[in-house]
Amino acid sequence: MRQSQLFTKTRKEIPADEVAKNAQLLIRAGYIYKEMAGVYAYLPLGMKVQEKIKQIIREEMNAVGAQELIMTALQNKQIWEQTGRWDDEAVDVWFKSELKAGGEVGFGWSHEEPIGNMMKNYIASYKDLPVTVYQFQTKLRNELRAKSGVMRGREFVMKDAYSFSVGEEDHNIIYEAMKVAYMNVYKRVGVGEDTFITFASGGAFTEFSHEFQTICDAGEDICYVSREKGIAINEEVMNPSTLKELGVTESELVKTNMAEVGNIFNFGRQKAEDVGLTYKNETGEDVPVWMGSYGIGVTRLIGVVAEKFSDDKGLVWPESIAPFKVHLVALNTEDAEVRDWAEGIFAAFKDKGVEVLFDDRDARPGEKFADSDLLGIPYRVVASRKGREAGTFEVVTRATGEIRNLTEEEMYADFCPE
RNA sequence: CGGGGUGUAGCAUAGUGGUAGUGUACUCGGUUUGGGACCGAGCGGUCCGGGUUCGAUUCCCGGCUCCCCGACCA
Repeated sequence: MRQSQLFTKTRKEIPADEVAKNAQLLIRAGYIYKEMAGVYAYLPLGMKVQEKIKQIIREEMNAVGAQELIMTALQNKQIWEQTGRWDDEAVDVWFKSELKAGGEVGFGWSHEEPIGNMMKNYIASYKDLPVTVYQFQTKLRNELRAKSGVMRGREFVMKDAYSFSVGEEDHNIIYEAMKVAYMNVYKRVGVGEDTFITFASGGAFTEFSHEFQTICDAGEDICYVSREKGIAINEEVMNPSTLKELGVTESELVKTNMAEVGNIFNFGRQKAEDVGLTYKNETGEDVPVWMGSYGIGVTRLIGVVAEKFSDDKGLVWPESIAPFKVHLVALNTEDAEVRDWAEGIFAAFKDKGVEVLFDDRDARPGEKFADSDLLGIPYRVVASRKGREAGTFEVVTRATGEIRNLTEEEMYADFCPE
């Protein structure tokens, strides 16, 4: 893509209404636009990052046999009334609206009930199980106080998955597979080193529920981490009996701010019972389905990465989720020969399938470099008059600042491994 | 939802009961061209409603907005 055609612009000034580093950087670099408190639009660059993360999750979900679908944003009041969760006393984040035709609808803050209800149409027998489905959905939650930029919004994108099994044994198979898939996602997104499966409260049918927490100063949760054991304990369940249960001592744990980037739940048969989702077993009895639910906050993950991977000059995207792999920056564009040379490289990158943002603007070097640093694309390739004379490009690794002068062939060998 | 603060141009800010200033961005002209360059010229603004006043961007009341602390976060 040509930067001259990218409609977004960078800005030097930090937005006055953002304190969170993630929002400051993402807005300054033109990845997101704030519509109102806790509600952000994803602009072309931010959209690309979001899609990269979604694709990683999609691949990992597909790998464990989950099937993608998409539920609705508008939800049926009756379904939630059945489980006693339509009431604002029970769920305090509802957005609700009146239908002009009469009656009420809810805006989806979760899809547990609707999806369980829907599955009544498709699950009738033990032969229909197990099945796992997932979706990427915009969740709407009427938070009393949005904060931390994109990390806690009123509207956000979540991947939520739901498993349906005949019983606990089968459920555990998918539950454990999800744990692995989740850790794969965090590794691939670039936060694997700092993400831990975390024991938390809220397990209705087990002693703990499992969260995935990433070490992050801006995180809202306080947890106790053991890097050696690869686990963390949410402070809400941090007590002697938990320590004993997990076989860890307080001395091997470090108190840390963390951001919840995922959580998984075991619903047992309760949820299915509430919504009336049953299957016929081998002897013809109706049995409630054993359900699990699995969530990853996609847009929150973007915020966490922005918080963790940035410096005083701007964002520093991990290669796996960067909007582009290469930022080709043309200098001395007033010189037609240099400009044509850079154009040729741009075309070659595209031919070779390298995702490249081409700064073909007629701007001064300082401005281009500052923008490039702010955007945080992993590799900057500088095409200049000097380089053209020497027959090399300056390749700068954003994360480390390492500078290499490579010939065209060396550069292709580097960026196009096949 | 309780408490505190905030609102001036696209963005960031200053100031004042009497014609609202600066930076940046943008437009035009010129000089520049490896770290947000310089000179000149321009476009563009007081959250909404009410009150006090000859006159309100300023003071008062109400609303809304955004931010922070707390509570909440299945």
